[in-house]
Amino acid sequence: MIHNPTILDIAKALGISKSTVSRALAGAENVKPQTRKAILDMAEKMRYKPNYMARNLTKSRTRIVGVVVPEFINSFFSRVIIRIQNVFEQEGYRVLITQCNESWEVERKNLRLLEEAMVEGILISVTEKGRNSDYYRELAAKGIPIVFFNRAEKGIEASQVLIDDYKWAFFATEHLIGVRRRLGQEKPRIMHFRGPDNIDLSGRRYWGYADALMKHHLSLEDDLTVRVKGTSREDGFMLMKGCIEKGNVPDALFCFSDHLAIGAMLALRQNGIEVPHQVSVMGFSESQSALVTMPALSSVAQPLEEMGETAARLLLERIENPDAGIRRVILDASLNIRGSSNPEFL
Amino acid sequence: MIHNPTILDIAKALGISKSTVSRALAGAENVKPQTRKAILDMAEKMRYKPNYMARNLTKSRTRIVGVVVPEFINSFFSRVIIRIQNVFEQEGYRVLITQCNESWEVERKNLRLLEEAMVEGILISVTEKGRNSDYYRELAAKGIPIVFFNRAEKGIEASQVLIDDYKWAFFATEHLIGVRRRLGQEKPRIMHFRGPDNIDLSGRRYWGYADALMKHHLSLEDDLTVRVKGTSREDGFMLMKGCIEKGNVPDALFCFSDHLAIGAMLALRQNGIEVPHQVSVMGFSESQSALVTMPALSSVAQPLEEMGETAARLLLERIENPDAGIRRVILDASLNIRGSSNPEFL
DNA sequence: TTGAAAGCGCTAACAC
DNA sequence: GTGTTAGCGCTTTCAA
Repeated sequence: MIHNPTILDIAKALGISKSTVSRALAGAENVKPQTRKAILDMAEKMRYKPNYMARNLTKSRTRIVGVVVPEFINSFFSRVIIRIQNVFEQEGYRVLITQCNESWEVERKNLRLLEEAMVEGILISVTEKGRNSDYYRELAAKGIPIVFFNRAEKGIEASQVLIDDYKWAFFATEHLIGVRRRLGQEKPRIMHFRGPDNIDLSGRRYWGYADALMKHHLSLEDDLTVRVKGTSREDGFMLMKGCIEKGNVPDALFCFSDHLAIGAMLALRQNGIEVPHQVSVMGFSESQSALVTMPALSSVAQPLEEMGETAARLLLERIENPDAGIRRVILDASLNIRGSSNPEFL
Repeated sequence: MIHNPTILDIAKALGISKSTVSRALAGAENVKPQTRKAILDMAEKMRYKPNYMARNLTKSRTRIVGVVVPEFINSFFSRVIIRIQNVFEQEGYRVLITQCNESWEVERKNLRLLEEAMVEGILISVTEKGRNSDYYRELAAKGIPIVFFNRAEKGIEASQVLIDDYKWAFFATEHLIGVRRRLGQEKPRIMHFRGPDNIDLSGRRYWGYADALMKHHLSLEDDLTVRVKGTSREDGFMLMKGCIEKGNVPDALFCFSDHLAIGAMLALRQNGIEVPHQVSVMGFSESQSALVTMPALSSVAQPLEEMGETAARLLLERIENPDAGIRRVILDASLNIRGSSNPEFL
């Protein structure tokens, strides 16, 4: 590797001291305009690039923040991250992105990586609830500000940016009930594919579903709640296939995720069951594929950009002002009704 | 921020010199086992974490590599990146990920960012051909090894990991011709949605298409090649809609990307034209959505994991041995034939 | 307005 | 085996 020019090189070339060069480059006031100009010109000419390691070492700052997400195959986290990057780059920070492949062990490794890289703050969507609580707490105690987004861990001194999963699951379920009733089914059987137990959201979405049934005087039968292991299309397909084989076909299905819903739709179609005429289907989280399916998938859309923006700003605030308190922001989501739930939208 | 323990803290606590601590921590041989043990224990006890900035400053290495991709909303690059990360983390490197939102200006900014972060190597899939050639060349000249993957820039001293786009476009087109002939159409009209001119691959895929037509004695009519601006689903939809309105409906369609193909399929369906019976459709690049469409989309599948692995290894090799030459690796792809092109696969 | 000098945390000769 | 010392590139007192 060729030697990069340093402030000393500039200083020598100009016959001045490196302190002055440092000051000029840092934009300090107390440098004679001529000297400053000479320095800036020379820096340009030599293609000087500051050495961040050295700069950060003296300042004992890194201007790096870390992001930890469960995965980024799906566009969900990618889109949030894009916004996070935008905000931080604008503010002169670098963003270290890590993903865990849905494994909490890898999440732990990633956190360690970020800690060693001396990030000044961490944005995280937790992979599996409860697993790394101790680590989050340790980092927080060490003074590294943390912001949870999308999936938070309870009892940690950290900010949170979430949507109200309970509420939107409730609305989604109500929508399904409404559609089926308009089709003349007074007591529709609304099924729910409940998310994995190790994800916090699963419970909240389930309770939204359950309470909506209650409100509308529908009984919460056991065989209407199906617990999933994974959240992939294949999982959804297999589960629905199983239900069909058992003769357990509902009038509507509300899924923990879009992928589950898409898989379920495929299974229904493969068995000659028509969506939405026979079964209305809803997902959650608005994947890229929601518009591609036939019929298009109804889903709960989360404000991804806003989530990224908010999380980034919250972290920034805490980094620049350590006295800033933690905050909890609940963002609004929306119901995107399409053909998979409502025949009128076909 | 609380003061992190340094090797000096450990040394003082043990009443020895920091050099010895440094040696023990680095795993050097010439440290008395007892001393070593004491040091390691104390480090553990004090929760010592090495300061990478300082370490790298002295070694004038960073052990960071940078990745630059056009986008990561689609799973394509995300999957490649996952593998890249795996390889580098295993080797003790950190990976700085950046994405350009398909803008070459942002790509330039990202390259600058990586350069300033003093990455030891760069993995890049170029956003727009020709735009940042000068910068790639400058980085290469500076001694920063570069590996292009998926989309390369010509004339740069850098390794490349690609698939043979020409060949696979050729095969895809041949497949379409074969299917239509088996359906009794001796002279099928095979249409191509040609990718944007600012992407290198567009031309190569087009030539594969064109040569396949030639080989099978089909004429290359003007209205069979449609140039696209974007590569999104909407673009595909609008283009096909336009064709249909002009009465220009082909017997088969080969698209530059899966998204274009999916959009085109939607337009066909909306106009009551059946896929694949009336029109066979093929995409390229195997998006996540290919299996969700109805019928499932035939496509050229690229070996994403292998691409990531190979690119990472190539870069690693050049980082650890600056004398290692540049290499050009062509990976194999495959044709995934599904219902959108061949009625037998419905 | 500028320079000299110390120091950020660590590594690596070079001594002993 | 271990300690001493210099230095990586930069910022920041403190003097001048």
